[in-house]
Amino acid sequence: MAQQKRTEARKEQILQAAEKVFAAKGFHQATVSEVAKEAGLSDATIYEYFSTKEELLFSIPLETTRRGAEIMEFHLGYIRGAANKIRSIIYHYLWFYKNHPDYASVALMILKPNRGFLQTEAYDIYRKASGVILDVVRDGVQSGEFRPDVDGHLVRHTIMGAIEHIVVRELLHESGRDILENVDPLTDMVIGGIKAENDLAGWNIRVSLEPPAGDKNK
Amino acid sequence: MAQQKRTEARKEQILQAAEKVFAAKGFHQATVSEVAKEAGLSDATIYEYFSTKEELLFSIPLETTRRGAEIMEFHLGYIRGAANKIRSIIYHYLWFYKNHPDYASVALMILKPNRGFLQTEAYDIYRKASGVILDVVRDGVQSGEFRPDVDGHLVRHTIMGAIEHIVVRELLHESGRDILENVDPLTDMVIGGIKAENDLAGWNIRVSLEPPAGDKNK
Amino acid sequence: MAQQKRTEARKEQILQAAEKVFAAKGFHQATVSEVAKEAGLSDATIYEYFSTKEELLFSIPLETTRRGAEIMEFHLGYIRGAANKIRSIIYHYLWFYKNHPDYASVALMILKPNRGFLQTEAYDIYRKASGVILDVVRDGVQSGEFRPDVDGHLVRHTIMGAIEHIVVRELLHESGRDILENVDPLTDMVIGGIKAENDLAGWNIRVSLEPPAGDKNK
Amino acid sequence: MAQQKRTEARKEQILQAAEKVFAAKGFHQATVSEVAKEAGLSDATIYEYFSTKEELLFSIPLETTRRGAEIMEFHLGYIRGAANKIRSIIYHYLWFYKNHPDYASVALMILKPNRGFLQTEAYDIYRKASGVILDVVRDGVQSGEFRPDVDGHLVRHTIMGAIEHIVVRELLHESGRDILENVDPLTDMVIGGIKAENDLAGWNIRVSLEPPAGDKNK
DNA sequence: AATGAATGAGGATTCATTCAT
DNA sequence: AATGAATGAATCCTCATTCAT
Repeated sequence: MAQQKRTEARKEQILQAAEKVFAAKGFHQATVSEVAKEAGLSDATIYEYFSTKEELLFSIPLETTRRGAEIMEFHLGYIRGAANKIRSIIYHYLWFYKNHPDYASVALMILKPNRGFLQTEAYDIYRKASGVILDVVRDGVQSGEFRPDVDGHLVRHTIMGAIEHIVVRELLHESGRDILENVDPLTDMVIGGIKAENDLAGWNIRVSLEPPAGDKNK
Repeated sequence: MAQQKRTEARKEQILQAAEKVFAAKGFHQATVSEVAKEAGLSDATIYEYFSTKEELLFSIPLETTRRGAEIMEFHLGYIRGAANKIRSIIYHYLWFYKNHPDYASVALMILKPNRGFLQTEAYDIYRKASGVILDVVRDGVQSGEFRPDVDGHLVRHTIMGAIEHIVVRELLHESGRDILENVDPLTDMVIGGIKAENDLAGWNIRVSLEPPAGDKNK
Repeated sequence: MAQQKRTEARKEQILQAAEKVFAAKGFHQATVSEVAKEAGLSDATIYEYFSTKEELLFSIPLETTRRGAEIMEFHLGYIRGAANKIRSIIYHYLWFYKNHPDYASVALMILKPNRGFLQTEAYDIYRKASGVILDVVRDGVQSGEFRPDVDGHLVRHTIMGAIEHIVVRELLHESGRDILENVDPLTDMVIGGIKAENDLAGWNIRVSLEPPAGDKNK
Repeated sequence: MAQQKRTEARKEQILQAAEKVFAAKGFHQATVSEVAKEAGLSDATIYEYFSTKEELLFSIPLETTRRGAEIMEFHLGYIRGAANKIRSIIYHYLWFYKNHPDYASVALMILKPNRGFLQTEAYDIYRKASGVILDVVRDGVQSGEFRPDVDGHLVRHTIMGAIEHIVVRELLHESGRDILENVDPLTDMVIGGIKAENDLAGWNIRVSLEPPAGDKNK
């Protein structure tokens, strides 16, 4: 029991070190020795807890991803309306990546392009988490908040793609801009692209237009 | 002159091989020997044309990216209207990645997460090409087609992010779906998110509504 | 005293495990961990009883060899005649190796080709045991049973060499044959090779031969 | 063609070095670096010619064994009579091992106890070479030179066992004795153990004995 | 222009062994 | 007496790269 805890703590310690080192140098450029040094342990000790450098890599996102997913779900429970939930999701990811830059580096720049990652439990969690978007879109469509022909998968691609693009760009360029500034514009754009035009579908509409009095560009 | 041509041809031959091999195995997993074998040359010959493995990698996208950018620009010249241009850009990228899967693999899964790539000429071309989106958005805003507060950079992030997300997913999962099916939905979503609510700003609008003949649930 | 016994028992337990593991995998291929697991103990405990892996190895044959030598000597006491004793020795070794295959593996395939083994107490016992052959040959020569020019060391080489060759072959090939079948043929061959042709040495011999009545080829 | 030769020469060079180093330190104690140094090459070059340390080991005896077998067969062609051939075989092995002590070390102390060696081409050659004993015994039995019940396999075990025992002992103890001194005694013992008691079966024999004049031992 | 041959540099991994508890 | 945890030391092997021909 105490053993259990100790082992977990040590694993966590190693994972932290690995996350940091991998984020800074990339997976292949980083050496197990560097991770060990960062963790204040010997090389061999790393192998007591992870049988392989790759296993170490794949273990990094597990806990963090799980925790992130929990947080998001927790917050979503408080929020009404599909559009609001979309905003919350966007906010969550940008906020989370912003506050876990090493995790972001590892996840987006090392793991995502790694085929082996697909067979990973962490990938499952990631999928499930971003799958929330599918649910929200479905609900939004059902409630009439969104257009009936909206494709949830495409929405997911768009949101996650935009977020990840933004985050990766920031990681690489370190512009110093606050990526959270993108939350509202991105939300607006996405919602604008999928919301039902009005509630009047099916009504006949007659519109009469009259020219404005003078110049009235805004 | 003939020398020149010969050299270029050989370089091209090597780059094709490298693109194929790197796409299949990843950069670090692939060896120079494998590239040489694929090209039907000896290892040493590779180094006659490229001074390091990394230079070889960074040289892969150059020509292809340039060509792709040219094609896109060429087509855009024929197209009127910011929204239409957006669609054309989306179409172009998806079509291009679809038809150059090895290039897509290398570009999206190897080069993009590689810090060194940023200092590359190919990256410049890529930036310039996707920069067209900025111009189109600016024009669209000016013409009133898009909302005045639209952020071109965000639009670029969103479009490129969505496209790359879609392409990467297909590369990794090989679902067999035609990624071009996403062109219109994505276009609609993006345009929906940024277009001016109407072109009638400043006009007075009077609307009369009548219930439809039959069913009128929303 | 009880302590003493307990310690001895534990040592024996470890040695049994080591013999089994080393026999199965070879000395270098086997790890201390495997021995520990086989013994149901932890790695560290092994080192409470044996200070190095090699000491563990060299300790394996001690008891068994001693016991084997005792048994042989015991039986030899009951046997009359050098030739009979030779047979008894051959029988003993083949029987002993047959019934202790792990010991045979360790002794013949690991220890014998190991230079360090020569400095070992177990090696002393082994030498002394097989040294009995020297005594028997000497006695046989003295009694006239064997030719006066017989070299005891060569007889020992031959007997032990033949036995070990037979045993190793069986260990490696696992033919399933009963190696004890070799006892009599081997004895006959060896005895045939060293026994005095007759007791008439020194007499002049005149021999007159007459062809047999009928067939006389060969 | 010249390439071929060069490659072969280099392989031979490496094998010589490996034989020497392995003989001196044993297989596991020896490192590839040591072999490389002994060969005057770099570690990596070793791997250009042998893909694995073990392959290197198993390649050592190939040529030498083949050559040894050829020599033996060549000489046997000149020799008449099964007994004489037996002597020739014994002489050959002892002579060969005496003059190739490193080969002897590797063959008898490293390869023989190595299970993997059994799957080796060199082992095949070894088996075939020592298989000559079977043929000779068969011929000797047919010609009446040997007893009809002689078991060729046992003879082989005995001869090879004795030889290897003698050689190993000399390798380990370096007594400085000439192992070739064992040729005749060993031959006599073996032949004495298997030869037909006389060629006179069927003849009538009359023997008259007279006491010797002085000392006339044979 | 092309390459066979050689290698330096490095890196993941293993395992016997130690020691505080 | 027993062991969980930690590690130092070592070694095989890979591969990008060089260079004489």
